[in-house]
Amino acid sequence: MKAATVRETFLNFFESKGHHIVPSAPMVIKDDPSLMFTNAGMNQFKDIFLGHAAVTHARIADTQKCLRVSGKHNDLEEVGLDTYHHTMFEMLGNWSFGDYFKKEAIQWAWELLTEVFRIEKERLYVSVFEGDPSDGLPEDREAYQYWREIVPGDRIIFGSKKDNFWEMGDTGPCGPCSEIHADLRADKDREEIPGHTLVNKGHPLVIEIWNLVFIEFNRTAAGALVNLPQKHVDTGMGFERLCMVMQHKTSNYDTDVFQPIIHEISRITGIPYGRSTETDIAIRVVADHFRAIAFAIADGQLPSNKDAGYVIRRILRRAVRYGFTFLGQKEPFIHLLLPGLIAQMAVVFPELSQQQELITKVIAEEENAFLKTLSTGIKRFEQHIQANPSTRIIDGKFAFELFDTYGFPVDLTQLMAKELALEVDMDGFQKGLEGQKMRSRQATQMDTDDWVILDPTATGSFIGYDHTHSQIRIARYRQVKAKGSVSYQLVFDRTPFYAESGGQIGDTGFIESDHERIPILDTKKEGNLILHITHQLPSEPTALFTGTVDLNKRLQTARNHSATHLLHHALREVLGRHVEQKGSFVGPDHLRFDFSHFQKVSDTEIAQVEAIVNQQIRENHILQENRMIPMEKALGMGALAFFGEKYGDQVRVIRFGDSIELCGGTHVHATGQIGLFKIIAEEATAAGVRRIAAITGDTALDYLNEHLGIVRELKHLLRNSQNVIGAVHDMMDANDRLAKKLDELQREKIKHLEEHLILQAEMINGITFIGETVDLDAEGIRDLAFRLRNKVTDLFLVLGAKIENKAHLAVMISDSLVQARGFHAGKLIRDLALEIQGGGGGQPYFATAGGKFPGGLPVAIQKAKKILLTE
RNA sequence: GGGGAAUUAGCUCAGCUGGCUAGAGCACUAGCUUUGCAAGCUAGGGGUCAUCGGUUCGAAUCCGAUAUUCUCCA
Repeated sequence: MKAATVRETFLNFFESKGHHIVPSAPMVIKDDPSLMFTNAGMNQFKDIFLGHAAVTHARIADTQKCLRVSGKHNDLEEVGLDTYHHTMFEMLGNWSFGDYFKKEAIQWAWELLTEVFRIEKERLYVSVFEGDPSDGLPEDREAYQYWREIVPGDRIIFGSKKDNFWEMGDTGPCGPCSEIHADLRADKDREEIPGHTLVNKGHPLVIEIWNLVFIEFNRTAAGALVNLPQKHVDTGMGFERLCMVMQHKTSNYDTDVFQPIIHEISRITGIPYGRSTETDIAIRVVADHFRAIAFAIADGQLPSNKDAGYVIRRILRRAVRYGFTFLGQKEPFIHLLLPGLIAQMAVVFPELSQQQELITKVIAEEENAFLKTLSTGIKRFEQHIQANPSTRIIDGKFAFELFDTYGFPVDLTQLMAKELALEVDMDGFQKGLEGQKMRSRQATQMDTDDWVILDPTATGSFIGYDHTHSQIRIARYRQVKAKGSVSYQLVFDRTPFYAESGGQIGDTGFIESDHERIPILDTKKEGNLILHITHQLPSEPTALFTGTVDLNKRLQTARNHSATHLLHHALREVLGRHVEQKGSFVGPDHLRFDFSHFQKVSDTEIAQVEAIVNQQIRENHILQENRMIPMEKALGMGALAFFGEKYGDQVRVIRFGDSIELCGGTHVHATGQIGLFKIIAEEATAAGVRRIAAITGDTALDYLNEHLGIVRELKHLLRNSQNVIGAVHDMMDANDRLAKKLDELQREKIKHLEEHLILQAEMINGITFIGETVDLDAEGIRDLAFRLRNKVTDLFLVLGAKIENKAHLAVMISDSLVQARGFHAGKLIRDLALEIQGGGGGQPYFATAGGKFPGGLPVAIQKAKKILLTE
């Protein structure tokens, strides 16, 4: 059965059981600080489990793109070594929200696997939670009973809390789970060792394929389990594993999900899959990681040096590293795989072909960048070896520095060391890494207390589109400790404060009761909750408050947000339809807009865009707002939608003239309120991505006035010249000429001094001594000294000068004297400098010194002479 | 969010513990040489040593702040 059919069959089956089929949410998550990527099918329903969102359908099924790069389930460094772990995978799942529970979940799972997919029953094992005394939980008899009706008892295994009790995090919804495992070994092996002994033992062919989670508890911060009012089912089945079972393969990488990519890798590198363990691992790593990166970029997540972007970068780099070391690829090659993936997947995931050019450019650029860091790392390594030729063991601190500062993977350091028959002190390396981790953990440690819930029914809805001032009550609050400072998060029954989202920063302001006024420092979103951040907890949280938004800041931000929409639209008009939003920041002072485009936006294009936006402002388009219209209808209107926005079925549409976008932000009532729009910067942020920064309203006006002021001032300084630029050029030319002239004169002067000083020279003990104070600057003295050095043999020169009321001294001694008589100008001058109340130093044949007392210059010169006389 | 590092000519980079007139290679200009190939020789132009402040008689070099970039950890 083809992979595409497997997916379709799953969804059809649950649709026939009354499930609503929803599309995969984006793999990249926004608006949830606790998670960067979708790592399980349940992520997009998290708010329902937590009780923060209403249930729209009691039964749902889908296939979800997931990315797992860390945590107990998967470690990036493990992927590729075996044949069944992945960074990116699809998770098939069905859900019940307060509807059916263990009975149906178990029966349907069994029905689908054995009757629809026709997997041999003898190959399947199931596990049930054995209970846990520390949590006071008995074994899951209920699940056992339902399984017992369809599966013989010897195929049911009791599992520990580790394997059979699922928790969302340290706190939150949780419950026992039942897993279904498949034994894919050959008949002979299965006879020899019974499958049930291998379940959850890490055997590559006895694997978990489906996990049925029965959510019935909530874990509090104190660690206690509380019964949930409504029980839920959350299941997840690894799509790639299921395909492996259905296609009778023993490795996920042998299914038609991966084989086309693997063929492509073999074709490009000339290394067939199956040649050696080492190259096979490398090919699997490249195949898996490439898929993850391509989808992540298609979902809008570009590689960067922080957060989610950094994770993507690390995945890509691991692929490059394996290609580099084991497949001999010294040039970028991963981006060449994209056409193959598109041919295979674009029917199901059209976002890949839509963004082909961008994905290719970004991957190629990243590959190049990393190959460059590799080569600087190699250079540093070689330098280190040269500097420490006798070392047998490479310093762990150095290996860590290479890794930490220069991004050079330690396994490559080990490899290169091995080639020189050296070892790397890995203990030292680990010590460095541990220290690094400690520092980071301490910096981000956050203690979050349990919510204190005052009003469990409050929805916390946002009323800020219509109100910036409102009566509110605190519905819940909690304390958060981070980096030694304590802050509080407040949730209101309803709120006029806009929470940071879609690039627009959160509102600030204050809440006020009869007794007190408390500032709101920021407003953020956590899932559906709107958190108001403050450093001060109200003394009487149950009081009635009025919440007031900082209106000026809100309006300035709204100007910038509406201007962003106009900018986006104008860019598409001027540059083309390929322009898509890749990121956005909207604050009160300025706005920033990142978009896909493949060359610099020229000055004329910038001017055009600016003109269009300002025209739209003058046309004063009235805001047309649709708060609740179905997504399909919005897209039908031609609204622009972007990656990562977690839209419900109902969306908000913002329209100004021809600009139509899905958007949750706050806007001006009519474009005229923006006043003025000015682009202040255009730059590249990554391959294929440009960034425009702009300002509006008063800020734009101030900016223009400031610049006009500068021009006015310049004009004034240039005696009201008609042609300011010409005048400046003239001045610069004149300045150049003068500087040259001065230079000539100085040289002339030095030449005269040179001749004069040669005449003044005295022979003392076979040494040509010249000692004189001159009227030159430091550079002139140096110049003069070096000229004399070339003219006079056996020279011992002491020059003094008074420069800006300070004393300056220089000593020049011919090489011959330095060698024959052991003079050292640097040491000598220190002694001489005492006379001018200063210090100095330099090389054996040339040294300079400075001091505060110019009157001492003649004394210093005499002192030098005396040294020669006594020599 | 935290740590480490980098920023010197158009490009790639040297410049060790503060003082050897801020350098090399490539690129550029001119001349010579040479009818071939990423040619050779000579001369020359090009630098606020990222920015601002501090220490010092003296800072590309030491210290602090800022900006940008790289990198690791979370």
